[in-house]
Amino acid sequence: MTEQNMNETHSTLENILEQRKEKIAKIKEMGFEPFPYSYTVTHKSKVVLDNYDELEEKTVSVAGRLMNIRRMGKASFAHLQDAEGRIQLYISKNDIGEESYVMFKLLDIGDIIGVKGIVMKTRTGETTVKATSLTLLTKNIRPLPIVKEKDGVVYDAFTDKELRYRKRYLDLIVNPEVKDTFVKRAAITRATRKFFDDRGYLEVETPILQALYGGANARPFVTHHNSLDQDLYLRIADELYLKRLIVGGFEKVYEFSRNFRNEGMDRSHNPEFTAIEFYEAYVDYFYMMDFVEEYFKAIAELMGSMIVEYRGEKIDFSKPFERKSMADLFTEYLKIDIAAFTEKDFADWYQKNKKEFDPKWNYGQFLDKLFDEYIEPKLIQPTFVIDYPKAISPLAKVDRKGDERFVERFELFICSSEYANAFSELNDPIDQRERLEGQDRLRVEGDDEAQAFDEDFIQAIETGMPPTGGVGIGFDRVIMLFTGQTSIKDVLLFPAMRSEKLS
RNA sequence: GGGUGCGUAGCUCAGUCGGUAGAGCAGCGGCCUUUUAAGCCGUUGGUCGAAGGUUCGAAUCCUUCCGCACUCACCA
Repeated sequence: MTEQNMNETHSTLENILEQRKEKIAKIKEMGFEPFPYSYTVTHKSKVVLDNYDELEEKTVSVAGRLMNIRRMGKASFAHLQDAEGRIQLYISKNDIGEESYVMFKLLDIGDIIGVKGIVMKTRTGETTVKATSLTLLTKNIRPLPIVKEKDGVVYDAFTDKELRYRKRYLDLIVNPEVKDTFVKRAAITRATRKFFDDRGYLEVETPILQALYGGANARPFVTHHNSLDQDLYLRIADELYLKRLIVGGFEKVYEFSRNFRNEGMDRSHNPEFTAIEFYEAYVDYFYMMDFVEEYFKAIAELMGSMIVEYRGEKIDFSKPFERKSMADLFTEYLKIDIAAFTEKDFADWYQKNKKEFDPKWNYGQFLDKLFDEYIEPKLIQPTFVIDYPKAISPLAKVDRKGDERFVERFELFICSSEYANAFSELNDPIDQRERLEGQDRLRVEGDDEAQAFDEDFIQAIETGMPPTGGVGIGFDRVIMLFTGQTSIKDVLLFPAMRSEKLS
């Protein structure tokens, strides 16, 4: 070996990349194609493993990524990983021929190959494909993290969360259980779609780029349309568009809405996330409570158990969900009669309990703060909290029972987190205009999360929206709950991360 | 934004009191036709996250910065 070549045996990443490029050249010289166009796969690994009795001595073609190679001179064992699992390969010089075996010796963990061979069992009883021919399908040049396993114990697991999220493809290759979460996510998405379709709902798509953002209180991402020479916002919610469709005469609509909110990130917030919003004409929030309850029960059933273990709690979906008004909860946990309390009473309560507060808070904000701190942590089993303060619900109808300070709104709490938010939708155009003008005043005064005034939306409501029930469900959180994940990053294939500087 | 912790070879990790960097796997060169964390022999590989500082001497101590995780706050 020349001195030049000696240097190239250094196992820096750069040299490994070079070595593997040289292998590609050698493979080509030998007359093999390192990047062919297709390969005929007859069996997935799982099918071979599950049907050994029928397939024994039969010829199959499998394809996948080499995850492990054990070379023993003139014969070798390897494990091939495809979408559904792994299967062992036995590759011997006698069976595949001198030329192919020399080529095989140039292969690395991470290469993608196709193997045609005979199904057999080894001396130790492992189902194995004994290769009669081997085809390189894609040569790898960048080394994979090496993860080993014995008796279910994983050695050198690829665990660096930053790398796993940034290079999700590596995570998926070497941590197969990660795939399960996303397979389940797809199953829940499919079931959700079926749930709505079966009930006569129409799936719609509304603008993500919006001239005005609304339907929630949040800061938006801003972008610019060049030929219109106009700033546009990425939607924070699709609510105002779905309501326009109800005005237009669709009576049941839903959308999987990717929303964008320019706010903090933590284990339950990602700047882009998925909500399911749905609106149905002629129903109120009581109807929607039943609907949402049925939905969660359907997903629990789909996932195979009405008892879901999450964050150390056993969540029971088999029983009817609790339904408690804000007022009842305040009486129960804080001995506060919110119907009688005024802003001054709340301020006195805070002083008496030596807790910090902002004297500018209004009635709704006092309720909201106290609720978050003292009541939300107690809501473990599925609980509908009903009847919210009007001040924080500008799109909901006033409570029909008569207290002007409250609206017909519910939120569903499970394990201290919010999963759904719903209203008897406000359809009185005069009230709606006043409330959105109020929001706009807050925004002008500096509340950058207050809702912008959308004149066209008001005109739609003026045209006449039937009585309507509407719901938003945090879909990523639903996925988290039913897959046992406690970070939103683990239910998003590519969670938001600060850009890294790549050389 | 605050607090805590982490950042060392491609991966997983050691690194004592401040004394000049280690292991396993992977890689590279050999042996090996039923192995399976294959084995055996040999071997390479480092801007110790970055920049300053203290010191005769820094992976180690100090400062600042960058990134990530956890957490609190904010935020539906």
